[in-house]
Amino acid sequence: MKKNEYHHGNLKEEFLRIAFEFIKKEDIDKLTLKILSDETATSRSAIYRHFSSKDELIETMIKQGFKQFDDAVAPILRRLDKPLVDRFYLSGKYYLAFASHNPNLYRLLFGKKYARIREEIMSLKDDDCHGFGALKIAIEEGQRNGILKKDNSYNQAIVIWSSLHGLSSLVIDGFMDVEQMYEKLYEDMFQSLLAGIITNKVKLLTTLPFMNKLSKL
Amino acid sequence: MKKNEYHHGNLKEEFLRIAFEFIKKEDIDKLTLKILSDETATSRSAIYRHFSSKDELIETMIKQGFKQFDDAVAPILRRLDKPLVDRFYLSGKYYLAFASHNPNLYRLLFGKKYARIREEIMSLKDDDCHGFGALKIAIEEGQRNGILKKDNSYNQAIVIWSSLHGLSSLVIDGFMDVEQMYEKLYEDMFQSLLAGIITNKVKLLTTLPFMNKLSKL
DNA sequence: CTTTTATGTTAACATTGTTCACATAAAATT
DNA sequence: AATTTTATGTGAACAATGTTAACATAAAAG
Repeated sequence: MKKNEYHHGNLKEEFLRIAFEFIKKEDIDKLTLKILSDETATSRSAIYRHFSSKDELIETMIKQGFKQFDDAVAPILRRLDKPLVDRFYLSGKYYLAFASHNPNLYRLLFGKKYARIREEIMSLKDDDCHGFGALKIAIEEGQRNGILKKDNSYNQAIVIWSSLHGLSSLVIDGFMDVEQMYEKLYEDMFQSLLAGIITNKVKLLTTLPFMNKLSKL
Repeated sequence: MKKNEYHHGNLKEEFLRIAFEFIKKEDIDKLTLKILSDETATSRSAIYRHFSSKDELIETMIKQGFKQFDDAVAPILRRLDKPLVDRFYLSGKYYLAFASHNPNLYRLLFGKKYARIREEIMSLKDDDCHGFGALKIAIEEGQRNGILKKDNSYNQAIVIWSSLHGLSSLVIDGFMDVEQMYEKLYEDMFQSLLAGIITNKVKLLTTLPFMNKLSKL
């Protein structure tokens, strides 16, 4: 942080910090290298000492972004002290919250453009240490406990994930009025989804107040 | 089509045709005006006589694209001669087929980038003449007939749409192995979704062979 | 104290979307 | 038929952007 030094000291982290700050407000498409050089008061080519290209900067953001994402949605799924259905419910709620609070980051993580990086990241992790893996494992727990119907857990996870990803995308990509509360939509969705995979046993195992509709089954 | 003419005749349609051809293979991001001028053998600025900007070309594509999309998914929902559940099922199937066969177009239509254009288009149509409107109307039909639980039809439509949009997006944005058959995933999803909104009456009203699981309800 | 390595600068380039002055064909008007 | 107007296409130039290469300087290693 010393002034007037030719070498900045931690330019790389600065670039990343500024870039993450930027996508809080605007889409990653709008981020230019000029913005980064201006905000760090460096030359336009300084960034190339730290990232081989703009894409590599973005790849780094994606890697860090997935960590943030996983930390937001996965831990609750592993909380064996809580009722399974509650954990599903909360995890989905956190998922939606992450997407709607970080729309540009969410789009970066789950969009098509950087699918290659994503696959690279995914292949490094083993199955159970990221969001989808945690979901699948929780589903298998439910099947063992007799709470969920015994079926292909991978497929069930995809079905749930599709709904979350779909609703999140519709919310952040401009298909809902901003005013519209998607909380209610989420609860409806959750009940619909659950209705498709639960057994009757579940009624005894949740503390969620709005789950009353399930008793209609 | 006459050769050596200074005035091309139907350049505008040519530009659009080439652009649609292009996004069969590559993302709209990769389409440059140079490609369009090269393929039409015109100058780089010729396109500005027909579109005020690249964005306006893309806006036109979106308008035409939505027509294609609606024609693919909505008509089946209005086929009053078929069982309602079958229509839901087929409409969703067509939805997925459209997305997976036209991934770049689908992303263009439902992505964030051109949300403004989309809203413009949507506001011009009345509610019942596009995909979502048709879905909502079909849901209301089901509620009147006692096939579907009486609930907020808008919310139910969003829940269904979220699932379709989510699964479609996961498929086309690189979250599934290409080999993986999403047909089975779709059937699982459909059954889960339906389980959340149908009444018991529905069992009598479908001809779909795989709907056997519903009888477990 | 010298050499090497890491980091930053300046200048230049190609690509892209865009604009403007100009050219020419087609259509409208006289 | 001749002239004017409008529609459409061209060529040159611009600014913004990502990128590279040659050069500069500070820090680290020897």
